[in-house]
Amino acid sequence: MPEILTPESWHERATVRYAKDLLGKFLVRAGQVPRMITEVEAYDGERDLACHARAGRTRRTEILYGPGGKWYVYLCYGIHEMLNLVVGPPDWPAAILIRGLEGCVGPGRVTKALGIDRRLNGNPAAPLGELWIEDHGVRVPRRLITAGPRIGVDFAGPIWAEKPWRFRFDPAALKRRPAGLPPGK
DNA sequence: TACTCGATCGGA
DNA sequence: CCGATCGAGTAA
Repeated sequence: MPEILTPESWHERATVRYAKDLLGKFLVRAGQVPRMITEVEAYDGERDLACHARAGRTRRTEILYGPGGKWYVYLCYGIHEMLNLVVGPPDWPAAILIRGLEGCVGPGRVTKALGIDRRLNGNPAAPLGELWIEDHGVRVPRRLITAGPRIGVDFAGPIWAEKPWRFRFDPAALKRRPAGLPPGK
């Protein structure tokens, strides 16, 4: 059976790639040390019932319909600030939730650790701003990346709740010598 | 305007 | 397992 490529599946591939590409990058809060991103989740399109864009364009989701490269920060459960990076082209709502940094796991903990709240919503992820992303040359081997269902989205129904769009890796594994390679001196 | 419920976390 | 805590989305 041939695989049918639709506009939706094309966007989906791009969004998933953006999510994986964030692993190993560094999140930099102005005035703080860079922190390596170790866990993310992808949210893609209005059809993704776990994505906030499931309700279409609203005041809150408008940012998701803009061009990628901006922060989407919202309050969850009335307590926790969630940090997302908007990705992709205009008019296709998609974002990557930053769920974990090296030594800091949990989306609510990430924002608390960096002192991030909704005041950053809509800001560009630009250097010398409040918050941006740096590539420090860390390469995360595909075999170290674990994919699994997203957390806390059972309300979206089985089709979308079971999508393996949560990606993470163990930063300690980067420092270990990959198995199968000859030992160094 | 009333009501429901969440992309979570820490404590019992 | 449960409560905290508040704003977005929906219905009225």
